[in-house]
Parts: sequence; C-alpha cells; structure tokens
Amino acid sequence: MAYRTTAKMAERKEARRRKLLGEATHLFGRNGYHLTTVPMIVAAAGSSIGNFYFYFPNKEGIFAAALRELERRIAVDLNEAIRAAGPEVPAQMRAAVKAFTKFLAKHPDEARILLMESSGLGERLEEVRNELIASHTRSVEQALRAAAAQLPAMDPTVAANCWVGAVYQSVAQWLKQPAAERVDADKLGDAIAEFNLRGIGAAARV
Amino acid sequence: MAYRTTAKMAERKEARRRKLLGEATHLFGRNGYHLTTVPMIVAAAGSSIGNFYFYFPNKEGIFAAALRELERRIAVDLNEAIRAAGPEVPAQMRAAVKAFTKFLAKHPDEARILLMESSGLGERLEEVRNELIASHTRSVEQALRAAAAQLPAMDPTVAANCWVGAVYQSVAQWLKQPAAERVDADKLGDAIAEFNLRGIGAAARV
Amino acid sequence: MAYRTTAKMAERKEARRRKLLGEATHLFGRNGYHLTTVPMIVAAAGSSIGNFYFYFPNKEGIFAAALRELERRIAVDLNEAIRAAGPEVPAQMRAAVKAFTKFLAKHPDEARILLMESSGLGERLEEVRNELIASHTRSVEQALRAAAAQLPAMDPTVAANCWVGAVYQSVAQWLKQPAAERVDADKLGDAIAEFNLRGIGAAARV
Amino acid sequence: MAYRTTAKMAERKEARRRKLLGEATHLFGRNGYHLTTVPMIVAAAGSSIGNFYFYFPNKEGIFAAALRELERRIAVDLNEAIRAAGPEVPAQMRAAVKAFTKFLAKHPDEARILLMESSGLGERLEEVRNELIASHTRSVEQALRAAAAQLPAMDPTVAANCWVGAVYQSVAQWLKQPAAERVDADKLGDAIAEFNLRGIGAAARV
DNA sequence: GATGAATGAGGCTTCATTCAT
DNA sequence: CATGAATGAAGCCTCATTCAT
Repeated sequence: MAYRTTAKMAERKEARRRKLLGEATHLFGRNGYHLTTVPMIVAAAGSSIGNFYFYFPNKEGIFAAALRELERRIAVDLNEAIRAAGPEVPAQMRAAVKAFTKFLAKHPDEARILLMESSGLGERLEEVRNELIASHTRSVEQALRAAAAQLPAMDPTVAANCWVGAVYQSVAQWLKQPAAERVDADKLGDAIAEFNLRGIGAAARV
Repeated sequence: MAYRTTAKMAERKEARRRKLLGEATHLFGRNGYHLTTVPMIVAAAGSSIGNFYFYFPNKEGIFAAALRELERRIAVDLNEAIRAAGPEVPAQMRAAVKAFTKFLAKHPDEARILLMESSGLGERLEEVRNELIASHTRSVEQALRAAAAQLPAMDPTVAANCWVGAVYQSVAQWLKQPAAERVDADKLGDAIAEFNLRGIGAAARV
Repeated sequence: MAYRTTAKMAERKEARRRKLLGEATHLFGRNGYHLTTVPMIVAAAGSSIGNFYFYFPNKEGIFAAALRELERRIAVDLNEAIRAAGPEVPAQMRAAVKAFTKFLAKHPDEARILLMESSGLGERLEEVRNELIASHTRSVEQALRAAAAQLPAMDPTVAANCWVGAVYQSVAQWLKQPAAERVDADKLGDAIAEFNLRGIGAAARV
Repeated sequence: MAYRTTAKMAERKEARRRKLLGEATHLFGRNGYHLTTVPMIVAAAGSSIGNFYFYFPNKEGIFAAALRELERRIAVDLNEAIRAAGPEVPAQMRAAVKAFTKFLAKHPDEARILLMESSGLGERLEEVRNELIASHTRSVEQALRAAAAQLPAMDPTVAANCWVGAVYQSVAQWLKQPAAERVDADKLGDAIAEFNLRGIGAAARV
C-alpha cells in the first residue's frame, strides 16, 4: 500500500510541477521574463512560493525548463511533419515551415518566449535560448547542404538564418495583429514557405 | 560677456546629453533594458544621477530617445544608399539591405537594441520600438507593391516581414560570432540581399 | 498538526501588524508624516522593510490605517463616557470633552496625529484625516441641534467648530508643555468643558 | 550717478525678494511645506535657483521669513482694529477676533500657513510657527487677566487657548468649504466672537 | 511535502543645495 | 548680481529567495 500511495504522490508531484511550468510559460510569454514575478506564477498555478522552490531551483530555472519543454514539443511536431512529407528535401522544408508556423499560431503565449526578448536574460538563460534557435537553424542548414546540388550557390549558414528569421518575424508580426484581422494560419505558413523556398532557389511549385 | 558664454554652455549641455545618450545606447544594447541601471549609465558617462534626471525624464525616456536617435541615423544611411542605387526598385532594395547590414555591423551595440528584447518593456516602450521596425517593414512593403507587376503573386505584407526578419536574424547571428570568425560585412550583405531578392522572385543578377 | 499551528501563526501575524502600526503611530505623531520614514518605522518595530510592505501597501496606507485605528479607539472612549453621563445633553457634552481630553493626554503621540499637520499629506490622506475631525465635529453639531431649544440662537456649525477647535488647541498646547509643568489632565478637561459650555450658552453649573 | 543706480538696484533687489517671498507664501499655503519645492517657487516668481539662494539662506529660511511677514501684517490689522474698538476690553477682543477672521478670509493661501501643518517642519521651523500662535494667545491671555475682575473665575491660559483654537478651527473649516457655499466672512467673525465672549463669560451684548 | 512570513539588496527617482560661468 | 547645470544623499518600493512552522 505504501507503494501505491507513493505512486499517487509522485503523480501529483509531477502534476504540480507541470502546472507551475505551464502557467510560467504563459506568463513569460505574455509579459516577458522580467515582468513576470514568482508570486505571479504561483498565484496562477494555485500553488505557493515555498512549493515553487521545491520544484525549481529559482526563477531562471523555471524559465530554462520552459524553454526546454517548448523545444521538445516543437521537435515532436516538426519531426512528424517532416516524416510525413516524403523524401524530397524541399517538400520537407516546406512542411517544416508550415508545421512550425502552425505550432506558434496555436500556442501564441508559449511562442512569444521564442520570438521575443533575448537580451536582458543574463548569460545563462541567453545561452539556453540561443541554443534552441540555433538548433532549429542547424536543421535548416543541414537540409540546405544535403540539397546543395540542386540549389544555386549560396552560403548555407546565411541562408539558414534568413530562413529562420523570415519565419520568426512573420509569425511574430502576425501574432501582434488583433486575432480578428489575422489571415488563416495555414495560408500564412504557405506564404512564408513560398518566400523561403524561392529564397533558397528551389522552384516554388507546391 | 555672460551672454557670449551662453553659446558655449549650450554646446556643453548638448555634449553632455549626447554622452549620456550614447553610453546608454551601448549599455542597453549590450545588457538589455532591464539589466541596464541608471547608475550604470551615469558611471559610464562620467556623470551623476541627479544630472541624468536633468537631461531625461526617467529611464524609459532615455531608452525611447536612444531608439529615436537610432532610427534617425539608420534612415539617413538608408536614404543615401537608395538614392545612390538609381531608379530600379530591386537595385534599391538590394542597396537598402546592404546599407542596413553595414550599419548594424558597424554599430553592433546600438544594433542590438533593435534586434533583441521586445517583450518586457512596458507598453509605451514596446510601442516605440515596434513602430521603428514597422516603419522599416512598411518601406519594404511599399517597394514590393511598386514593383508588383514584375514579381510573382505574393502577399506583400508577409513578404516584407520575411524580408526584414531575414535581415535582422542574419545580422544578429553574425554579431554573435566572435569577431574573428565573421565573414566580411559586405559579403554578408550581399548574401542576404541575394536570398531576399530571390525570395520576392526578383532575378538574382548581381 | 500543520493545521493547528495556523491559529498561532495568525495571532503572530496580527501581533506583528499591530506592532508596526503602533510604532508608526508614535513616529507619525512625534515627527509628522514627512519626517517619518519607512526605515524608521521598521527599525522601531524590529521588523524589516520587506515585511513592512507585506503588511501595508505603502507609507500612505499605514498612515491611513493609523488614523482609522485612532478613530476607532476614540469612538469607544467617547461613547462609553457619553453613555455614563446620563440623558442630559449638556452633561453628555461635558463628559465627551473630558473623555476626549483624557484620551489625548494619555496617548500624546497618537494624539498629535490628529492635532497637527494637515496640509502636505496628499489628497487621499488629507481626506481621511479631515473626515475624522469632521465626524467629531458633526457629533457636536448634532448635540447642539438637539438641545437648540434650551440654548441661545447661534449657528450650530460654527459653534461646533469653535467647540472642537477649543478642545484641540488647548490639549495641543498643554501637550507642548514639559510634562512636569502640566496641570492635571482632569482639571484641564473641566476647564475646557467650562469654556465650551459657556460658549454655547449652557449654564456652567458643574 | 553711482548713487542713483545703487538706489534703483536696491529697489529692484527688494522687489525681487518680495516677489519670491510672496509666491513662496502662496505655495506653502496651498501645498504645505514639504510639497512645495524650491524650483516651484522660483518658477512662480520668474526667478532662478541661484537667485533664490542669494536672497534666502535655504528653504527653511524663506518659510520662516514668510511666517514673520505674515505675523507682521496680522499684527498691523489687529492693532488697528483694537485701537478703533475703544477702551472696553471685551469690545477690543471682539474686534480682534473679527479682524483676524477677516484677514484670514482675505488671504486664504497665506492663512493656511498658520492654520495647517505644524508637525513635520523640523524643530527650528516648528518653533517659529509656534511662537507666532503663542504670541497671539498671549495677547488674549493678557486681555483676560486685565478684565479678570468682571469675568467668572477661570484659568486664563486655558481660556486663551480655547479662544484661539475656536478661531483657527472655525476659519480653517470655513476655508475648506467651496467658496460659493461660505457664509459671509463678517457674519462668521461675529459668530465666533459670540461663542468666545460667552466662553469667557462676558455678556454677549455688543 | 506545503506554506507563507520574513529578509534585504538594489532599483528608480526627487530635491535641496553648490558653484562655475 | 544672475543663471542653471551638477551633485549626491536619501526616500520609497519590488522581488527573488530563505526558513520556521
């Protein structure tokens, strides 16, 4: 019986943690790192300050955790989309852009963690955040190198950055519009993919 | 005689203000808004706290002033470059990208004010900063509409955002590299322009 | 067991709050609002700045709380004295003057909050303080109207203000004397009551 | 000619000083000591900070000067009124009350310096201000002692304080009312005098 | 494990006052 | 004599973090 209780407790513990992390992600996305306070997070999560420091070492810690969790979820979506797109690299890249756009559009608050605010986080956090974007960029770069033969000559690093920057900026601006005025997320993804595929010199036939 | 000195005093006053503004811009760029403190600014400028508040209404005020000053300086460079590029829109756009890239490369700390940190500034500042980027984007959008006849069909707003995002992100990443490893700023500008011109469907003849 | 302790904790919390409020009242009375600083208050209460802001929203807040607490305590004393004085209005008024005088004499520091300093508190505080004195004055005015038939014709508002002013000023001056030279508080109360009762035209039989 | 210039300059100097003092009195009366800043005073007087410190040693200094000037002007009015009231002490006292009330009514901003704010001025200023009121009170007390034979037995100090307190409080409350709702200043003076004369036991026939 | 009271460093800002011009 | 730029002490307040219960 002691085992069963422990199991239940572990579950509850995990649930608590997830609740804190989720609310923190929302708040960080909405207000940015500095304007989000620990009391705000625990209030939103219906928890307590003491509890917060049981689950996370400090404010930086929960922010880093939020970033990593986000990374994980995005990776899942992207991989799935790429797998479904077949073997053609350009098709995979288009699929990835659309999947990424769709993810950001679906989770705007979480998204804003990626899109905004970079400086002003302290070295440690900055690094974590950069790594996230960098890994995304590296994927693009690898794809470009893989398809280099069919593409015009270009610096794949620069192109990858352009690619990623185009996606982030477009979605960021799209999110800034009042929800009512936004175009359909799917059409947005298509438009961005179009731009980027043309940008790398891949024919824009879908 | 007291009258004669007034001119010199006004000069000194302006110099002091500029010194504060300049150091603030550097620090904001390097550390972000929240990690830059008023004492840091006055220390860097060799001034005093009281003096700071003689020249600026508060911390927000000097940040806004820094943004506006940056905007002005960038506009000067861009207009000059565009004028020198002749009447062809694509050539103008290429010139603008290169001028912008060059500016950011030359003033990396100032640049970072634009590139990073958006959320967490308080509504007023956020607005000022957004307006700066938005105005940049609008210029691109107008150019696209002007040249629409020669370009493939596309949403000019999305394309403009892609364009701007590509530039910002590429330069931002470029700045993050150790100065020794960076490619030449001019070549970077060319590469970005190439990507973007292809992205909007303009032939990539250099 | 954690539950049981809650009661004790609540008690302690209340005690802490009262300690802060009490010391603040003393200091405000002795030095006035502006010369009393938050650090002074917390030092006197053996607390900390952070704790201060846990219990009170800001300096204005604790001042307002001090005023309201004072109001409450005075009201208790006055009502008791009036009830004990029997049904005759003049006797009640005399009793009230004496009770009020006695209260002020017994709590000189608290008292000074009422007696002194009015301008320079900011609108909100001024209002709270005015309301306190106004309510005292209104009581006198009502009593005067109730007994109007037995009294000479007079403007009851003016008379009430005279009444209150006489009490405050007399006690304030009395408090300014070195404690050794002061006449007995009870005799003071009698003398003031005498003056006031004559002032409203009520026979001065004690 | 040097002499004449000097004379004119002395005049101008005196005028500047008076302008500063006058505006300061207004501002102190309206906002209280702490909320009135030196920059506010010089702005109102169309002068400069440097000038301020040429004419006055510091902020305390100008406040003290304002009080003394006020004292002087009140004394002039009172003495005139008393002289005009003939030899009877009660008549003189009534005249003094009315003159005082009238003065306060005519110069409400200056008046508020006397009526409000006492604590929170720092020891030196407090003393100056107290002395002003105390001297007023002493005059009343002397009058009471002079007429003691015709009056009921009473403590003349307490009575003098009651007297003064009644006047101040009544006028203070009167000034707090919107100007439109105030009763005539003359009638107010009469009502207060009535109360006070009854308070000291002098028949209320004028 | 959970709670929330307590702590204090440090940020922003005001303002009396000085002093070079 | 006049000006106003410069100074810095000191105030209020926030918030991440600790720790007793």
